[in-house]
Amino acid sequence: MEETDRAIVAALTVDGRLSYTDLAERVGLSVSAVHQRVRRLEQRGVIKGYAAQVSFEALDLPLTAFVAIRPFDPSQPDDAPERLAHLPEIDSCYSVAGEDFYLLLVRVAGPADLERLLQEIRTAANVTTRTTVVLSTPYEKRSPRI
Amino acid sequence: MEETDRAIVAALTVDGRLSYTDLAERVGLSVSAVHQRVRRLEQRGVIKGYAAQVSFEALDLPLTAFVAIRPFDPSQPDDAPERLAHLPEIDSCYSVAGEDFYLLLVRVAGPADLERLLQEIRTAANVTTRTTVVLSTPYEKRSPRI
DNA sequence: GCTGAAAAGAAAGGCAA
DNA sequence: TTGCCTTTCTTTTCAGC
Repeated sequence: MEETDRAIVAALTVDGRLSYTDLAERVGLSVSAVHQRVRRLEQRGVIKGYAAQVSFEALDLPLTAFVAIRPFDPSQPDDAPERLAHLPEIDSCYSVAGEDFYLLLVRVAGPADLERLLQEIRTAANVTTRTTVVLSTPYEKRSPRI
Repeated sequence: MEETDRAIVAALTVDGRLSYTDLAERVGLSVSAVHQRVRRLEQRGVIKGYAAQVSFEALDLPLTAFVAIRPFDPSQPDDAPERLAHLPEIDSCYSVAGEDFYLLLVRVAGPADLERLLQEIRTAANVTTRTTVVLSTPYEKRSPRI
């Protein structure tokens, strides 16, 4: 990717609501040129979308945890991600190398909700779980070097 | 949090660039009322900001990994997050319960970069690392139930 | 809290150079 | 790619309920 596009993407990962006028100033192009570039970045899928960043504490989801799962019966078809997709507490699902099959990032209101969620995960996907509770988050979702 | 605010936040986590006009329609309020509520949600820190969602593949960072770290010498002061904050490959840093001290989420271009990053992490924070490579990401950063 | 209106600003598109 | 122009939409503020 080219220099100017990188600058545009970098600016938008920090502030996704920057106006094209401000963007144009920062990257030293005209508004129409910047507008055109952003549209192309969106079409190419470099920019997948825009989202508000929320405080999970404010949303009453102060407990974050990682849940490593592996199938109870490894000979069964492995469709855990689909079987778990309906659970809104699951923020992310990663298929991983190593001893576990998947690593889930979950957000809940507290220990009781975590317990209930783990039971739902186990029965919905027929897996065993190993859970790591997050105590604090020094930083999260930082803008990548672009 | 109240019903209407939840609807507003939910809509903005899906599309952070929704206009106040569209938002107002969805939640059944006037544009100014919605505007006022969004401003308050931002001030209260419920909405922390807005960010473009980028494709890490398109940014030439196709390799994601989790790096669990623990201090080489547990009697030393534990300031790993600050010591590692300058590394742009680190997307997130979680302080965790369990055998490890921190769990890092990192994004790199490939195995060679991962190797170099791990060496930097070890020397910068005086820690040992245990790395889990992500093979695929069925889903990530889903909107929470609000 | 809310509404509605007015003014300012931005988006989106076309077009000539 | 720039610069300009036009139309439409959005943001922002403000008086008043």
